Amino acid sequence: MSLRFAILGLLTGGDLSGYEITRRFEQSVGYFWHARAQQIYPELARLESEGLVAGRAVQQTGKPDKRVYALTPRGLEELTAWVVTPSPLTLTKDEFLVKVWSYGLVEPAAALAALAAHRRQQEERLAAYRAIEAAFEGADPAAVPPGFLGPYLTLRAGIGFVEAFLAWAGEAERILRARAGLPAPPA
Amino acid sequence: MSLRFAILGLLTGGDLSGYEITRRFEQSVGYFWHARAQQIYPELARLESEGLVAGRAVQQTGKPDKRVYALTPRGLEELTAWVVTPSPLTLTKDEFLVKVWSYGLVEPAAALAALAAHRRQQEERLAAYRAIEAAFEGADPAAVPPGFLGPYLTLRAGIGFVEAFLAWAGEAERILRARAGLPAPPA
DNA sequence: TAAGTCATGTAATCGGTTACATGATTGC
DNA sequence: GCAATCATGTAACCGATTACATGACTTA
Repeated sequence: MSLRFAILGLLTGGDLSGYEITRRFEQSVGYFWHARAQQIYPELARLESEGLVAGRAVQQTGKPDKRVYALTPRGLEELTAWVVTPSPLTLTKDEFLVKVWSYGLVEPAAALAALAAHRRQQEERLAAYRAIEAAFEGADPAAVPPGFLGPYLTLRAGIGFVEAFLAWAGEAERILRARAGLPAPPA
Repeated sequence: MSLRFAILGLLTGGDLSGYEITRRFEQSVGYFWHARAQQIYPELARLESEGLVAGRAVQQTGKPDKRVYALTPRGLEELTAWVVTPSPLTLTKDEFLVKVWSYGLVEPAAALAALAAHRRQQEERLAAYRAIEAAFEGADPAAVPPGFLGPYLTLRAGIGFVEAFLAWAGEAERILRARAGLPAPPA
C-alpha cells in the first residue's frame, strides 16, 4: 500500500520518470522507504490505469527518450486523504540487532569488532544525510515552503534515528569493553 | 535468513515450544524482529530437519500437550558463527514517514492531529519497554550474565529508537505549530 | 569497441501476511 | 454453553528481491 503513496508523494514535487523515481529512492527518500526499478515500473502502470497519474512520452537528445508521470487531480486527492490517516506502529526488522541478541555467546573482542564495523557504516550514512541537510541550511524551519516541509521533517527523522544508533553503539561498546576487562574507550 | 537465527537465539535462553516462541516475538523481542505463528511452525520443522534444533513432545496437565525445541550443538555452532558476520544497513520502511513526506499538502491542524496520535502510540510502547527494563534494574550492565547481555543491549536499542522518535515528534510539532500560527506548545 | 549511464521491462522465487481450520483445556 | 487461552497447523495471496533481458546513447 505504501509504495503507491510514496510514488504519489514524490510526484507532488514535479513530474518524474520511472528511472528518476528509482534514483530518488536510492538517495533522498531512502531513509524511510525504498523500492527497486522492477517494482516501480509496474506500479506506475497500475497507478496510470487507475487514473492517479498520467504519463507522457518525452523526447530527449543525448539520452534515450523517457516517459514522465504527473499526478492527476484524483491522485492528489487520494494522497491528501491518506496522509492524515492513522498509521500502525512500525515493527522494526533489524538483522544486526538479531545478532546483538546473541552477543553473550561470543568473545567480547569479536562482538566489539562486529559492532565497530556496523557503527562505521552508520557514520557514513549520517554524513550523507548531513550533506542533504545542508541544502535546507539557512531556511527558517517554520517558514520552509510547503513543498519542502515533508522532505525536511523526514530527513530530520532519519538523522535522529542514526544519531540514536550511534549513541546506543557507544553505550554498548563501553559495556562490552568492561566485560572484556579492556581499558577505557580509545578515542 | 534472519528468522531462523532469531529462533535459534531465543532457544539459547532455554527450550521453547512454537507457541512460546510466538509469544516472545509479541513481547520481548518485538523491538527488532517479529514473526507470526504461521511462519514459526514451518521454520521450526525446517530447522529440525536440518539438525539445528531437536524437538520433543511434552505432556502437560491442565493445558494441551506441546512440542518443545532445544538448540543442538550444530545449531549453536551456526548461530555463533553468524552472530559476528557483517550486517547490511537496515533500510527502514516506515509508513508513517511516507505520510509525513506529504505533510506540506494538508492543513497544519490535520497534520498535528495525526502526529499527536502517532506520538501517543509510541509513548505507550516506551512505557512497555521501560517495564521490561525494570527487570534488569540494579544489575551492573558490565556484570550482567552472558545470557542477559544481548537481551539487555537490544532492549536499550529499542528504547533509544523510541526516544529518538519522541524527540523528533516534539521538534516536528513545534514547526507545524509555528506554520499554523499557533501559540507555543501546550503541556 | 568497451565501459558507463539512461531507460524500461519480464520471470522465478521467497519471505511474510491474511484467511481459514482444528482441537484441548479452563473458567465463567 | 461460550469465551478465552493454549497449541499447531494449511492455503492463497502479495509485496519484494534476484536474476535475466533489451536497447539507446556517451565517453574514453
